[in-house]
Amino acid sequence: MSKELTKTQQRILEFLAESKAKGIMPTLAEIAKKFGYKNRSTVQQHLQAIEKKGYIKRSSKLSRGIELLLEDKFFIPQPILGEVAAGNPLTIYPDSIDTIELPTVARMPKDSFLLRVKGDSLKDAYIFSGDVVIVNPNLAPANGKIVVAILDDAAVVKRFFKKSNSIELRSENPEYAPIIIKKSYENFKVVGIVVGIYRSMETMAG
Amino acid sequence: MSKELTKTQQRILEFLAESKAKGIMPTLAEIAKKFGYKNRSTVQQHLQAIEKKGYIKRSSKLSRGIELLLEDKFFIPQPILGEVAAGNPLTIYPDSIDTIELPTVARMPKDSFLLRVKGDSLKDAYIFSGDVVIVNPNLAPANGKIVVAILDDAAVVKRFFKKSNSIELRSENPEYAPIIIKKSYENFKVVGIVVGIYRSMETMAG
DNA sequence: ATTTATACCATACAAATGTATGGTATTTCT
DNA sequence: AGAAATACCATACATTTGTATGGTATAAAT
Repeated sequence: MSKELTKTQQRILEFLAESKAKGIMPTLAEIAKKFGYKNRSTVQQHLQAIEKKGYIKRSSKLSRGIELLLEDKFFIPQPILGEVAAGNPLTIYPDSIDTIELPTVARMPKDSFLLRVKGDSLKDAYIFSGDVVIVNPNLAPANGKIVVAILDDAAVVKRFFKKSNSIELRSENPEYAPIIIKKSYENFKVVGIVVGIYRSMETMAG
Repeated sequence: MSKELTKTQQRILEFLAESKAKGIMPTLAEIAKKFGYKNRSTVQQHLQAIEKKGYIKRSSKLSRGIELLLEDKFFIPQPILGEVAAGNPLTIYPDSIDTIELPTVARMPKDSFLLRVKGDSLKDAYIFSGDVVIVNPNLAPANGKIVVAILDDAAVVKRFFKKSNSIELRSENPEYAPIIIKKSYENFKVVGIVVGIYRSMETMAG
Protein backbone atom coordinates (compact mmCIF):
# COMPACT_ATOMS: atom_id res chain seq x y z
CA MET A 1 0.00 0.00 0.00
CA SER A 2 1.49 3.25 -1.08
CA LYS A 3 1.20 6.56 0.66
CA GLU A 4 -0.18 8.10 -2.47
CA LEU A 5 -3.71 9.35 -2.31
CA THR A 6 -6.15 8.63 -5.08
CA LYS A 7 -7.89 11.54 -6.70
CA THR A 8 -11.07 10.97 -4.74
CA GLN A 9 -9.14 10.75 -1.51
CA GLN A 10 -7.27 13.93 -2.39
CA ARG A 11 -10.49 15.78 -3.05
CA ILE A 12 -11.86 14.68 0.28
CA LEU A 13 -8.68 15.68 2.04
CA GLU A 14 -8.82 19.08 0.41
CA PHE A 15 -12.35 19.48 1.59
CA LEU A 16 -11.21 18.61 5.09
CA ALA A 17 -8.52 21.27 4.90
CA GLU A 18 -11.03 23.83 3.72
CA SER A 19 -13.36 22.88 6.50
CA LYS A 20 -10.61 23.26 9.00
CA ALA A 21 -9.94 26.73 7.67
CA LYS A 22 -13.55 27.55 8.32
CA GLY A 23 -13.13 26.28 11.81
CA ILE A 24 -15.40 23.27 11.89
CA MET A 25 -14.70 19.81 10.65
CA PRO A 26 -17.47 18.05 8.77
CA THR A 27 -19.44 15.00 9.78
CA LEU A 28 -19.54 11.98 7.54
CA ALA A 29 -22.98 13.01 6.39
CA GLU A 30 -21.78 16.47 5.44
CA ILE A 31 -18.91 15.04 3.44
CA ALA A 32 -21.31 12.67 1.72
CA LYS A 33 -23.61 15.52 0.84
CA LYS A 34 -20.73 17.60 -0.49
CA PHE A 35 -19.67 14.86 -2.89
CA GLY A 36 -23.11 13.56 -3.70
CA TYR A 37 -22.75 10.23 -1.95
CA LYS A 38 -25.99 8.62 -0.96
CA ASN A 39 -24.74 7.26 2.33
CA ARG A 40 -22.03 7.70 4.89
CA SER A 41 -20.42 4.34 4.44
CA THR A 42 -18.71 5.48 1.29
CA VAL A 43 -17.21 8.39 3.17
CA GLN A 44 -16.27 6.13 6.03
CA GLN A 45 -14.33 3.90 3.67
CA HIS A 46 -12.54 6.80 2.04
CA LEU A 47 -11.61 8.20 5.41
CA GLN A 48 -10.29 4.85 6.53
CA ALA A 49 -8.14 4.69 3.42
CA ILE A 50 -6.85 8.22 3.98
CA GLU A 51 -6.13 7.45 7.61
CA LYS A 52 -4.31 4.27 6.69
CA LYS A 53 -2.03 6.32 4.49
CA GLY A 54 -1.26 8.61 7.38
CA TYR A 55 -2.86 11.85 6.33
CA ILE A 56 -5.53 12.09 8.97
CA LYS A 57 -6.28 10.68 12.37
CA ARG A 58 -9.73 9.81 13.54
CA SER A 59 -10.89 9.48 17.11
CA SER A 60 -13.31 6.66 17.51
CA LYS A 61 -16.91 7.76 17.81
CA LEU A 62 -15.98 11.42 18.16
CA SER A 63 -18.18 13.52 15.97
CA ARG A 64 -16.35 15.98 13.75
CA GLY A 65 -13.24 14.40 15.15
CA ILE A 66 -11.06 14.21 12.08
CA GLU A 67 -7.56 15.53 12.69
CA LEU A 68 -5.26 16.59 9.89
CA LEU A 69 -1.75 15.22 10.14
CA LEU A 70 1.19 16.43 8.07
CA GLU A 71 -0.24 19.86 8.48
CA ASP A 72 2.77 21.47 6.90
CA LYS A 73 1.40 20.32 3.64
CA PHE A 74 -1.99 21.59 4.46
CA PHE A 75 -1.49 25.23 4.97
CA ILE A 76 -4.80 26.73 4.17
CA PRO A 77 -4.95 28.83 1.04
CA GLN A 78 -6.57 32.12 1.93
CA PRO A 79 -7.66 34.49 -0.78
CA ILE A 80 -5.83 37.75 -1.01
CA LEU A 81 -8.40 40.34 -1.82
CA GLY A 82 -6.08 42.66 -3.58
CA GLU A 83 -2.87 44.50 -3.63
CA VAL A 84 -2.51 47.64 -1.70
CA ALA A 85 0.09 50.26 -2.24
CA ALA A 86 2.25 51.50 0.54
CA GLY A 87 3.45 54.21 -1.80
CA ASN A 88 0.87 55.12 -4.35
CA PRO A 89 -2.67 53.85 -4.64
CA LEU A 90 -3.33 50.55 -6.36
CA THR A 91 -6.62 49.03 -7.23
CA ILE A 92 -8.36 46.57 -4.97
CA TYR A 93 -9.63 43.84 -7.17
CA PRO A 94 -13.21 42.76 -6.76
CA ASP A 95 -12.29 39.12 -6.69
CA SER A 96 -9.33 37.55 -5.06
CA ILE A 97 -6.27 37.84 -7.20
CA ASP A 98 -4.10 35.33 -5.48
CA THR A 99 -3.98 33.03 -2.55
CA ILE A 100 -1.46 32.75 0.20
CA GLU A 101 -0.93 29.69 2.27
CA LEU A 102 -1.45 31.06 5.68
CA PRO A 103 -0.32 28.93 8.57
CA THR A 104 -3.03 28.48 11.09
CA VAL A 105 -0.95 30.48 13.53
CA ALA A 106 -1.85 33.64 11.81
CA ARG A 107 -5.51 33.06 11.38
CA MET A 108 -7.49 36.13 11.24
CA PRO A 109 -9.87 37.96 13.50
CA LYS A 110 -13.46 37.68 12.41
CA ASP A 111 -14.26 39.48 9.15
CA SER A 112 -10.63 40.32 8.57
CA PHE A 113 -9.04 39.97 5.22
CA LEU A 114 -5.62 39.88 3.66
CA LEU A 115 -3.90 42.32 1.40
CA ARG A 116 -0.51 42.02 -0.15
CA VAL A 117 1.55 45.15 0.12
CA LYS A 118 3.38 46.60 -2.84
CA GLY A 119 5.94 49.33 -2.59
CA ASP A 120 8.26 50.37 0.13
CA SER A 121 6.79 53.52 1.57
CA LEU A 122 6.30 51.75 4.88
CA LYS A 123 9.66 50.12 5.07
CA ASP A 124 10.57 52.16 8.10
CA ALA A 125 7.54 50.63 9.76
CA TYR A 126 9.06 47.29 8.84
CA ILE A 127 6.46 46.49 6.25
CA PHE A 128 7.86 45.46 2.90
CA SER A 129 6.72 44.82 -0.59
CA GLY A 130 5.31 41.34 -0.69
CA ASP A 131 4.25 41.21 2.92
CA VAL A 132 0.69 40.28 3.60
CA VAL A 133 -1.16 42.48 6.02
CA ILE A 134 -4.08 41.30 8.06
CA VAL A 135 -6.75 43.95 8.03
CA ASN A 136 -9.49 44.18 10.60
CA PRO A 137 -12.44 46.20 9.37
CA ASN A 138 -14.12 46.25 12.76
CA LEU A 139 -11.69 48.46 14.59
CA ALA A 140 -11.86 52.21 14.68
CA PRO A 141 -8.82 54.00 13.31
CA ALA A 142 -6.72 55.78 15.89
CA ASN A 143 -3.94 58.27 15.39
CA GLY A 144 -0.71 56.66 14.34
CA LYS A 145 -2.28 53.32 13.46
CA ILE A 146 -1.57 51.83 10.09
CA VAL A 147 -4.79 51.74 8.17
CA VAL A 148 -6.04 50.61 4.81
CA ALA A 149 -8.11 53.26 3.12
CA ILE A 150 -9.93 53.63 -0.13
CA LEU A 151 -9.29 56.88 -1.89
CA ASP A 152 -10.92 57.46 -5.24
CA ASP A 153 -11.51 53.78 -5.87
CA ALA A 154 -7.97 52.79 -5.11
CA ALA A 155 -6.44 51.60 -1.90
CA VAL A 156 -3.50 52.66 0.19
CA VAL A 157 -1.93 51.51 3.38
CA LYS A 158 -0.58 54.37 5.46
CA ARG A 159 -0.37 55.75 8.94
CA PHE A 160 -3.55 57.49 10.00
CA PHE A 161 -3.70 60.91 11.64
CA LYS A 162 -6.86 62.83 12.37
CA LYS A 163 -6.66 66.60 12.32
CA SER A 164 -9.33 69.10 13.21
CA ASN A 165 -10.63 69.51 9.68
CA SER A 166 -8.86 66.82 7.74
CA ILE A 167 -7.36 63.41 7.81
CA GLU A 168 -3.72 62.88 7.02
CA LEU A 169 -2.26 59.68 5.65
CA ARG A 170 1.46 59.49 6.06
CA SER A 171 4.11 57.17 4.78
CA GLU A 172 7.08 56.38 6.90
CA ASN A 173 9.27 56.99 3.92
CA PRO A 174 9.90 60.72 3.42
CA GLU A 175 10.07 60.25 -0.34
CA TYR A 176 6.31 59.94 -0.33
CA ALA A 177 4.41 63.08 0.56
CA PRO A 178 1.54 62.76 3.02
CA ILE A 179 -1.96 62.59 1.59
CA ILE A 180 -4.35 65.11 3.09
CA ILE A 181 -8.07 64.53 2.86
CA LYS A 182 -10.54 67.26 3.72
CA LYS A 183 -13.42 66.19 5.89
CA SER A 184 -15.92 67.11 3.23
CA TYR A 185 -14.32 64.80 0.70
CA GLU A 186 -16.56 61.87 -0.02
CA ASN A 187 -14.48 59.45 -2.02
CA PHE A 188 -12.54 58.43 1.02
CA LYS A 189 -13.13 55.65 3.45
CA VAL A 190 -11.03 53.85 5.99
CA VAL A 191 -11.45 50.19 5.28
CA GLY A 192 -9.82 48.83 8.37
CA ILE A 193 -6.71 48.85 10.42
CA VAL A 194 -3.70 46.63 10.04
CA VAL A 195 -3.58 44.30 12.99
CA GLY A 196 -0.73 42.13 11.89
CA ILE A 197 1.56 41.17 9.13
CA TYR A 198 2.53 37.77 7.92
CA ARG A 199 5.41 36.81 5.76
CA SER A 200 6.08 33.36 4.47
CA MET A 201 9.72 32.42 4.24
CA GLU A 202 9.03 29.79 1.65
CA THR A 203 8.98 32.29 -1.15
CA MET A 204 12.08 34.12 -0.10
CA ALA A 205 15.58 33.61 -1.30
CA GLY A 206 17.32 30.65 0.16
CA MET B 1 -31.05 42.43 30.44
CA SER B 2 -27.49 43.56 30.57
CA LYS B 3 -24.68 42.40 28.36
CA GLU B 4 -22.68 41.37 31.39
CA LEU B 5 -21.95 37.72 31.74
CA THR B 6 -22.37 35.96 35.04
CA LYS B 7 -19.41 34.08 36.43
CA THR B 8 -20.75 30.75 35.30
CA GLN B 9 -21.42 32.08 31.84
CA GLN B 10 -17.92 33.54 31.72
CA ARG B 11 -16.37 30.23 32.68
CA ILE B 12 -18.31 28.50 29.97
CA LEU B 13 -17.32 31.11 27.41
CA GLU B 14 -13.69 30.73 28.40
CA PHE B 15 -13.99 27.02 27.92
CA LEU B 16 -15.44 27.64 24.49
CA ALA B 17 -12.49 29.86 23.60
CA GLU B 18 -10.04 27.23 24.81
CA SER B 19 -11.84 24.60 22.83
CA LYS B 20 -11.71 26.73 19.74
CA ALA B 21 -7.98 27.13 20.24
CA LYS B 22 -7.71 23.38 20.26
CA GLY B 23 -9.62 23.31 17.04
CA ILE B 24 -12.85 21.59 17.99
CA MET B 25 -15.87 23.08 19.65
CA PRO B 26 -17.51 21.00 22.35
CA THR B 27 -20.93 19.39 22.32
CA LEU B 28 -23.39 20.19 25.06
CA ALA B 29 -22.58 16.88 26.68
CA GLU B 30 -18.88 17.66 26.72
CA ILE B 31 -19.49 21.03 28.32
CA ALA B 32 -21.73 19.39 30.88
CA LYS B 33 -19.06 16.85 31.68
CA LYS B 34 -16.40 19.53 31.99
CA PHE B 35 -18.42 21.43 34.57
CA GLY B 36 -19.93 18.44 36.30
CA TYR B 37 -23.48 18.99 35.14
CA LYS B 38 -25.63 15.93 35.12
CA ASN B 39 -27.50 16.81 31.97
CA ARG B 40 -27.29 18.93 28.88
CA SER B 41 -30.26 21.10 29.62
CA THR B 42 -28.28 23.14 32.08
CA VAL B 43 -25.67 23.79 29.43
CA GLN B 44 -28.35 24.57 26.90
CA GLN B 45 -29.77 27.24 29.17
CA HIS B 46 -26.40 28.80 29.84
CA LEU B 47 -25.64 28.88 26.14
CA GLN B 48 -28.96 30.49 25.41
CA ALA B 49 -28.20 33.16 27.97
CA ILE B 50 -24.73 33.74 26.53
CA GLU B 51 -26.16 33.92 23.04
CA LYS B 52 -28.83 36.37 24.13
CA LYS B 53 -26.09 38.63 25.40
CA GLY B 54 -24.38 38.52 22.05
CA TYR B 55 -21.21 36.62 22.80
CA ILE B 56 -21.87 33.51 20.76
CA LYS B 57 -24.04 32.41 17.92
CA ARG B 58 -25.55 29.00 17.65
CA SER B 59 -26.75 27.30 14.51
CA SER B 60 -29.87 25.34 15.14
CA LYS B 61 -29.31 21.61 15.39
CA LEU B 62 -25.73 21.85 14.20
CA SER B 63 -23.48 19.76 16.38
CA ARG B 64 -20.42 21.55 17.69
CA GLY B 65 -21.84 24.58 15.98
CA ILE B 66 -21.14 27.26 18.53
CA GLU B 67 -19.56 30.34 16.99
CA LEU B 68 -17.64 32.88 19.00
CA LEU B 69 -18.56 36.45 18.26
CA LEU B 70 -16.56 39.47 19.38
CA GLU B 71 -13.52 37.41 18.66
CA ASP B 72 -11.19 40.32 19.01
CA LYS B 73 -11.80 40.07 22.69
CA PHE B 74 -10.97 36.43 22.73
CA PHE B 75 -7.50 36.36 21.36
CA ILE B 76 -5.90 33.20 22.54
CA PRO B 77 -2.63 33.60 24.41
CA GLN B 78 -0.04 31.26 22.99
CA PRO B 79 3.12 30.53 24.90
CA ILE B 80 6.35 31.73 23.42
CA LEU B 81 8.92 29.11 24.12
CA GLY B 82 11.79 31.47 24.38
CA GLU B 83 13.69 34.30 22.95
CA VAL B 84 16.13 33.67 20.25
CA ALA B 85 18.93 35.95 19.29
CA ALA B 86 19.44 37.04 15.77
CA GLY B 87 22.73 38.51 16.85
CA ASN B 88 24.25 36.64 19.74
CA PRO B 89 22.92 33.53 21.40
CA LEU B 90 20.27 33.85 24.07
CA THR B 91 18.91 31.14 26.24
CA ILE B 92 15.85 29.20 25.30
CA TYR B 93 13.87 28.93 28.45
CA PRO B 94 12.50 25.56 29.43
CA ASP B 95 9.09 27.01 30.11
CA SER B 96 7.34 29.65 28.18
CA ILE B 97 8.52 33.08 29.11
CA ASP B 98 5.77 35.09 27.59
CA THR B 99 2.61 34.80 25.64
CA ILE B 100 1.57 36.45 22.47
CA GLU B 101 -2.03 37.12 21.71
CA LEU B 102 -2.51 35.67 18.30
CA PRO B 103 -5.58 36.66 16.39
CA THR B 104 -8.42 34.27 16.99
CA VAL B 105 -7.66 30.66 16.96
CA ALA B 106 -4.00 30.25 16.95
CA ARG B 107 -3.35 26.71 16.00
CA MET B 108 0.08 26.12 14.73
CA PRO B 109 1.33 23.86 12.03
CA LYS B 110 1.86 20.53 13.69
CA ASP B 111 4.73 20.51 16.17
CA SER B 112 5.78 24.00 15.25
CA PHE B 113 6.48 26.56 17.89
CA LEU B 114 6.98 30.27 18.26
CA LEU B 115 10.06 32.21 19.16
CA ARG B 116 10.38 35.89 19.65
CA VAL B 117 13.42 37.36 17.98
CA LYS B 118 15.76 39.72 19.78
CA GLY B 119 18.45 41.71 18.09
CA ASP B 120 18.82 43.04 14.63
CA SER B 121 21.35 40.81 12.93
CA LEU B 122 18.68 39.67 10.50
CA LYS B 123 17.26 43.05 9.73
CA ASP B 124 18.41 42.81 6.15
CA ALA B 125 16.31 39.69 5.92
CA TYR B 126 13.46 41.84 7.18
CA ILE B 127 13.26 40.17 10.53
CA PHE B 128 13.29 42.55 13.45
CA SER B 129 13.58 42.50 17.17
CA GLY B 130 10.18 41.66 18.57
CA ASP B 131 8.98 39.67 15.60
CA VAL B 132 7.69 36.23 16.28
CA VAL B 133 9.06 33.52 14.06
CA ILE B 134 7.23 30.32 13.36
CA VAL B 135 9.62 27.43 13.57
CA ASN B 136 8.98 24.08 12.02
CA PRO B 137 11.13 21.33 13.51
CA ASN B 138 10.10 18.77 10.91
CA LEU B 139 11.77 20.29 7.90
CA ALA B 140 15.33 19.60 6.89
CA PRO B 141 17.61 22.63 6.76
CA ALA B 142 18.67 23.68 3.30
CA ASN B 143 21.34 26.12 2.27
CA GLY B 144 20.27 29.70 2.67
CA LYS B 145 17.26 28.91 4.82
CA ILE B 146 16.84 30.73 8.05
CA VAL B 147 17.12 28.21 10.83
CA VAL B 148 16.92 28.12 14.58
CA ALA B 149 19.82 26.25 16.08
CA ILE B 150 21.00 25.38 19.52
CA LEU B 151 24.65 26.05 20.12
CA ASP B 152 26.06 25.35 23.55
CA ASP B 153 22.66 25.44 25.21
CA ALA B 154 21.71 28.74 23.69
CA ALA B 155 19.75 29.47 20.59
CA VAL B 156 20.35 31.53 17.51
CA VAL B 157 18.42 32.31 14.40
CA LYS B 158 20.64 32.60 11.35
CA ARG B 159 20.98 31.66 7.75
CA PHE B 160 22.18 28.11 7.30
CA PHE B 161 24.97 27.04 4.97
CA LYS B 162 26.42 23.58 4.78
CA LYS B 163 30.04 23.28 3.79
CA SER B 164 32.04 20.14 3.16
CA ASN B 165 33.35 19.84 6.68
CA SER B 166 31.45 22.41 8.62
CA ILE B 167 28.25 24.30 8.98
CA GLU B 168 28.16 28.04 8.71
CA LEU B 169 25.59 30.24 10.36
CA ARG B 170 25.48 33.71 8.88
CA SER B 171 23.77 36.88 9.85
CA GLU B 172 22.56 39.24 7.22
CA ASN B 173 24.09 42.07 9.15
CA PRO B 174 27.83 42.32 8.46
CA GLU B 175 28.44 43.57 11.98
CA TYR B 176 27.97 40.02 13.17
CA ALA B 177 30.62 37.55 12.13
CA PRO B 178 29.48 34.17 10.83
CA ILE B 179 29.53 31.27 13.24
CA ILE B 180 31.37 28.24 11.95
CA ILE B 181 30.68 24.85 13.45
CA LYS B 182 32.91 21.87 12.72
CA LYS B 183 31.09 18.69 11.86
CA SER B 184 32.56 16.93 14.84
CA TYR B 185 31.20 19.48 17.26
CA GLU B 186 28.48 17.96 19.36
CA ASN B 187 26.86 20.82 21.18
CA PHE B 188 25.12 21.94 18.06
CA LYS B 189 21.75 21.06 16.71
CA VAL B 190 19.43 22.60 14.20
CA VAL B 191 16.10 22.89 15.92
CA GLY B 192 14.02 23.76 12.93
CA ILE B 193 13.62 26.14 10.10
CA VAL B 194 11.79 29.41 10.09
CA VAL B 195 8.73 29.03 7.91
CA GLY B 196 7.16 32.37 8.58
CA ILE B 197 7.11 35.43 10.67
CA TYR B 198 4.22 37.07 12.35
CA ARG B 199 4.07 40.52 13.79
CA SER B 200 1.21 41.97 15.71
CA MET B 201 0.64 45.64 15.19
CA GLU B 202 -1.17 45.99 18.48
CA THR B 203 2.01 46.32 20.42
CA MET B 204 3.65 48.78 18.12
CA ALA B 205 3.75 52.50 18.44
CA GLY B 206 0.66 54.28 17.34
C1' DA C 1 -43.52 41.17 48.86
C1' DT C 2 -43.33 39.70 44.40
C1' DT C 3 -41.26 39.24 40.27
C1' DT C 4 -37.12 38.15 37.62
C1' DA C 5 -32.83 36.11 36.73
C1' DT C 6 -29.74 32.53 37.85
C1' DA C 7 -28.38 27.77 38.45
C1' DC C 8 -29.21 23.51 38.56
C1' DC C 9 -32.13 18.74 38.05
C1' DA C 10 -34.95 14.83 35.50
C1' DT C 11 -37.07 12.89 31.64
C1' DA C 12 -38.29 12.44 26.84
C1' DC C 13 -37.78 12.52 21.70
C1' DA C 14 -36.58 12.98 16.87
C1' DA C 15 -32.69 13.46 14.22
C1' DA C 16 -27.92 12.98 13.49
C1' DT C 17 -23.70 10.39 14.03
C1' DG C 18 -20.17 6.88 13.72
C1' DT C 19 -19.92 2.19 12.82
C1' DA C 20 -20.70 -2.48 10.86
C1' DT C 21 -21.91 -5.83 7.40
C1' DG C 22 -22.67 -7.25 2.91
C1' DG C 23 -23.13 -6.27 -1.90
C1' DT C 24 -21.81 -4.73 -7.08
C1' DA C 25 -18.83 -2.85 -10.64
C1' DT C 26 -14.53 -1.17 -12.38
C1' DT C 27 -9.71 -0.54 -12.52
C1' DT C 28 -4.94 -1.80 -11.46
C1' DC C 29 -1.37 -4.85 -10.32
C1' DT C 30 1.00 -9.31 -10.62
C1' DA D 1 -6.25 -14.95 -15.39
C1' DG D 2 -6.65 -13.94 -10.68
C1' DA D 3 -6.08 -10.95 -6.79
C1' DA D 4 -6.26 -6.60 -4.79
C1' DA D 5 -7.58 -1.98 -4.56
C1' DT D 6 -10.95 1.45 -5.61
C1' DA D 7 -15.49 3.47 -5.67
C1' DC D 8 -19.72 3.30 -4.84
C1' DC D 9 -24.61 1.33 -2.84
C1' DA D 10 -28.20 -0.35 0.84
C1' DT D 11 -29.59 -1.42 5.32
C1' DA D 12 -29.19 -1.67 10.25
C1' DC D 13 -27.85 -0.39 15.14
C1' DA D 14 -26.39 1.74 19.43
C1' DT D 15 -25.06 6.30 20.92
C1' DT D 16 -24.82 10.89 20.74
C1' DT D 17 -26.77 15.31 19.96
C1' DG D 18 -29.70 19.28 20.15
C1' DT D 19 -34.02 20.43 21.82
C1' DA D 20 -38.23 20.71 24.68
C1' DT D 21 -40.89 20.63 28.87
C1' DG D 22 -41.41 20.90 33.57
C1' DG D 23 -39.54 21.14 38.14
C1' DT D 24 -36.75 23.02 42.57
C1' DA D 25 -33.97 26.40 45.01
C1' DT D 26 -31.58 30.69 45.69
C1' DA D 27 -30.21 35.36 44.95
C1' DA D 28 -31.13 39.97 42.98
C1' DA D 29 -34.14 43.57 41.50
C1' DT D 30 -38.52 46.23 41.73
